[in-house]
Amino acid sequence: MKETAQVLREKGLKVTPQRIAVYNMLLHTQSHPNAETIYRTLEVTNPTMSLATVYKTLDYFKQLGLVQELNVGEGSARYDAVVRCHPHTVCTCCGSVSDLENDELTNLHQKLSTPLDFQVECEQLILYGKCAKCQMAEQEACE
Amino acid sequence: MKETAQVLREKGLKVTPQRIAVYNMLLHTQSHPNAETIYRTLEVTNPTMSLATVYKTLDYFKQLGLVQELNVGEGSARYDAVVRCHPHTVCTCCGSVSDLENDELTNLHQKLSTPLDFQVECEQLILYGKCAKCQMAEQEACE
DNA sequence: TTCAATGCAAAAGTTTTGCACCTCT
DNA sequence: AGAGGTGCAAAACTTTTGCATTGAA
Repeated sequence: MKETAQVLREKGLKVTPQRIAVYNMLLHTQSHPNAETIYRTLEVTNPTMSLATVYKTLDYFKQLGLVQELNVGEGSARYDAVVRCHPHTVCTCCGSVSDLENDELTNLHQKLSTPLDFQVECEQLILYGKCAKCQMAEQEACE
Repeated sequence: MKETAQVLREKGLKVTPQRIAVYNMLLHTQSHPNAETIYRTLEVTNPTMSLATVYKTLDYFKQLGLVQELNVGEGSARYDAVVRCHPHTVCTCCGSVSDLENDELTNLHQKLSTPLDFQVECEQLILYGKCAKCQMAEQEACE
């Protein structure tokens, strides 16, 4: 908790219980939740928290590089506290979104034999398909 | 025009002026428009066209593999008549979205030295940065 | 003729905004 | 004390849906 407050302070943000709660949640989850999910989760421990504050907080965090917004084609954006550029997988079967640790699929634009005329700031790779768990299940439920 | 009707028919779709208009527009643009833009563009030549029909049409097309949905983190989805998996660039300066023809950045998951435990159906690479035009301009307008 | 597509309007869902009040510093 | 954050409600946007009417086969 103390550390989170420190991080926020260093970014020039006023430290509030709401901001600490949102950042801590994102640090400790692998689920890449959207704003609604963050709100519902924190509601339990922070009953006065409002959805608008979650949105405003995520917006600040995004601007300051504390979180990364991820858009996999659902109605809403997901958030990731891992801000370093890294690929994601999206299971078209169960809907899970995961970080993918794979050097061959990271920093692709820096490995090109011929440079692009496009100056890359950030690259985002999303692999859509079937996660290991759903491959095992191999059920039609997925289609 | 005749060819477009043919394509729709082959997909089992009833051929209507609205569907022909939407598909033709997507075939002839490089701008990766969203539903609203498609609607506004076609409104001129198809005054009775409704936005709901554009959405419904895009949905059919997506399902049948006639178009690809592209989500670059704006409020709305963009559409591309090039359905083959290929990388895109998004200029953080002027907002333009372009197809990127680069073999090194295409079919990445098929070139891995070690296979993933994730079964890839489709990969989507988006490069965010500055397009050639905006690099030339090199104006603060972009930030 | 028949079934599906269209257009309209209303609804649903996500995100933003304005403002009075509250809270960190 | 003062700047800035929070919560609420309303608004703004994007997308979906229901239904009567229209149009393609």
